Amino acid sequence: MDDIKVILQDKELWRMFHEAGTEMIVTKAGRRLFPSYKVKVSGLDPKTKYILLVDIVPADDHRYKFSDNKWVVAGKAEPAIPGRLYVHPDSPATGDHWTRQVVSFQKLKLTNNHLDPFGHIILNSMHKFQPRLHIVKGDENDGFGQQGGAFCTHVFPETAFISVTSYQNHRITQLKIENNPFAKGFRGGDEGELHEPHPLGKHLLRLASCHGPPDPRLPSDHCHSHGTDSATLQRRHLPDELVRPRRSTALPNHYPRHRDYNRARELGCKRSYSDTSPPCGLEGDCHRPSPSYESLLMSQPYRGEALCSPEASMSGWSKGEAEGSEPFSLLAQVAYLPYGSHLAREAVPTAAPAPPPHGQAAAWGDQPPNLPLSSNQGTWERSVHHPLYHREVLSPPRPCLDLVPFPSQNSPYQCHVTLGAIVPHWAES
DNA sequence: TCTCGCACGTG
DNA sequence: GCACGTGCGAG
Repeated sequence: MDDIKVILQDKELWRMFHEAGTEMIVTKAGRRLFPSYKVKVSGLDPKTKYILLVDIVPADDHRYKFSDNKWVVAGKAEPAIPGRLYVHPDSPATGDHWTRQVVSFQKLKLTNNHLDPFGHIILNSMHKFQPRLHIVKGDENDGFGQQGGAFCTHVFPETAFISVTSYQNHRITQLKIENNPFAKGFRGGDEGELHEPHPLGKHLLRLASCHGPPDPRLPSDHCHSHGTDSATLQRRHLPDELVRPRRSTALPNHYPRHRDYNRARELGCKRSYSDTSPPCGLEGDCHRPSPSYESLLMSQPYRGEALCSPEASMSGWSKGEAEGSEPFSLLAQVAYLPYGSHLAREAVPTAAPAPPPHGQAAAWGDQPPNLPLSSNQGTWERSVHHPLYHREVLSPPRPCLDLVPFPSQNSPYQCHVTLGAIVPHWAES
């Protein structure tokens, strides 16, 4: 696992959002991340099979509010919700498969519905979170049990975000509209066209010049602003601050819809909850609900399906094997390893720190000094081998309230951990 | 703060 | 043609 390298795609875009303070909408029906979480992976063994999955863990134990155009702590975090994993739909697949193209988690969705039946990742609004990528390696038999099961975790601090039900910072709204193709309808006209100011135009212009540092009391989340031409970013943003007025609502909807069409769609009711047919396959859209923590532990129906893609069943990843506890206990561990909890105590940096950046990039939850700026190439390793089936694996996850927040100065961007290294922490808690 | 229906985009 | 991803704004 030591040779595995992961590069975040659209890093510049992520950085732009990060500098403004990334917000992600959470809805009852589930909302995608934007920017999407996409990575380029290298260093995998071409023939070995891997599972790639993402989880999103609390970044700290605060609740936030947006006040005076900045995020400030507004109290203690709500009790953490049982975490869910988003297993990449291609999983399991060979190293060759994963490294051949960019791996996209764009179908991952966030919800604030604690009873979400769709397998989306459940988050509390107005809390700060950190997505993490986990790469789980199969053994020589493509199993993910005691013999195999090594995994590594990759964290890109610039992907941290605060969950919201509606955008708080207008700068974020603008960045979303400017960059998300699905929001094109809210963009201004052609380049050079004289735009009417947006009703919020003045406000936006004002914000554009003051979306500076947030409350310095915010915990660091290690923004790494490594040598980006921030002047270029500024030039890109400012002309776009003027946009057209909101599109007219007087225009008839060009597609007649049932009154409740959008409502049903927004709630994701295309498939009824009672529909137990596999979500993967027939629709061609292989979104697979992530197994909930409960299902992982309690052998609920997700078992055997979540990890068992058509490819799996045809290639020796038999369902029986998947139904064994190996992958699930493993994934349960991965899912509930709070960001920084094991890193802070066990990770050993092996990459030379680079000097910190200065200037505006030090805005929202910035990287503290002494962190490597070239990001995910830095590797911290810990090779502590423990039996996979440690009793603590089946213990309930500890509440995330007591997790270690963003790791402090010596924390890694990327951590390679072998299975079991995290188990003692469960025992400790 | 959050939900809902909507217009208007993409794929 | 149509499913579905967006932000908006009323409530």
